Amino acid sequence: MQTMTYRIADILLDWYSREGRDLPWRRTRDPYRIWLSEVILQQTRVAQGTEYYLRFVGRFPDVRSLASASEDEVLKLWQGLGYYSRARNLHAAARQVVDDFGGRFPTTFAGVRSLRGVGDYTAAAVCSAAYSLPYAAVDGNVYRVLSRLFDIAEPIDTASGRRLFAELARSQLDERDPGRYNQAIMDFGALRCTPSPPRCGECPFGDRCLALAAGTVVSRPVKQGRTQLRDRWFHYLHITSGGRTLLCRRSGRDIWQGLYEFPLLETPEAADFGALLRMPRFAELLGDAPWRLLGSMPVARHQLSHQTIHAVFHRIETPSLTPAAEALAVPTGTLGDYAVPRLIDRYLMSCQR
DNA sequence: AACCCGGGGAT
DNA sequence: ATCCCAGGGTT
Repeated sequence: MQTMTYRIADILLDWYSREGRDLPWRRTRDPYRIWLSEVILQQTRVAQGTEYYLRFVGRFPDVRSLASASEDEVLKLWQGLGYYSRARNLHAAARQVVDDFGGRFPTTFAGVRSLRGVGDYTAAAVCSAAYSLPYAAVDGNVYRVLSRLFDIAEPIDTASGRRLFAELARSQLDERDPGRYNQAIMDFGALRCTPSPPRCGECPFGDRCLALAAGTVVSRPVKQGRTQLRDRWFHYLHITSGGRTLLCRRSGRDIWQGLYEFPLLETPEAADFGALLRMPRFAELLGDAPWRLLGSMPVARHQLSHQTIHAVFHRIETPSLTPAAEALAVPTGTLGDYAVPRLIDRYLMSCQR
């Protein structure tokens, strides 16, 4: 008698054949669509990203159509998904494909990896799924699954930890079907080997999971982590004059780059309207015109992963615009054409009622 | 290496 | 409230 021992890959692939998900981007080998799905799903749940994927594929069926769009249109389609640099990089990468690769999506790891917004994970995911190239994709799911199966206490968010897990992931890859293997281990992490509570009772690995044997499942993976929140106080001036509204495009190295918002006065701490009156930007926008404050609406704190935004919207009507304000005025009816942060979108929704 | 970049869902 | 999500770029 001899007991069969299966490779981890075999167990994952067997589980995947029974319980894997049927997702739109798994029904194609088109590298463009696979890349698009991977960028959308960076730090984003499948449930949230799927409708954006379908929306993008519908509007931009190939890389050339995406490359020839305006950045504003891409951002508008991306509105609400967060991490907007992904959208800007997506657009830039599409232009790279047209300019540097003659419109044909790159077919090597180095080529895919050279695209804006494509790191080691995304390049591996695309190359394995589209071209069956033997690269192991290491995402949050893979860190969790491997750290548990091997009961690894090394933190995943250090350079040496990432190297360790990259090497381990490589050693487990099934080179006969790398794309399917990568999807299998990620689905397993997303559906069975979940953060908490993990479903160890119905796990195909049973006592082959070292963390289960050691009782350390819930504390894997280990992260150094250091999350420090920053508080910010935003005062938005919702200024209208006739049928026009003032709108600014965010720039610089800050949140929401490329998105639109009302003129913003930021203060280092909570401030009342009187404090705003003394700010130079206020006079620049409203000058001596007989403006009227129609009301102020504080917003429940808006929580980002690293910042807490305390926002107040000040509704102001003025009969005339200063030169500085004139440059920002857009017809009020076109507000819906601009990509705006969720915070602004919610405020606009509340105004329509 | 440390920090920055969103929004939503689950616990 | 806290954590996490098919991560990547910048400094």
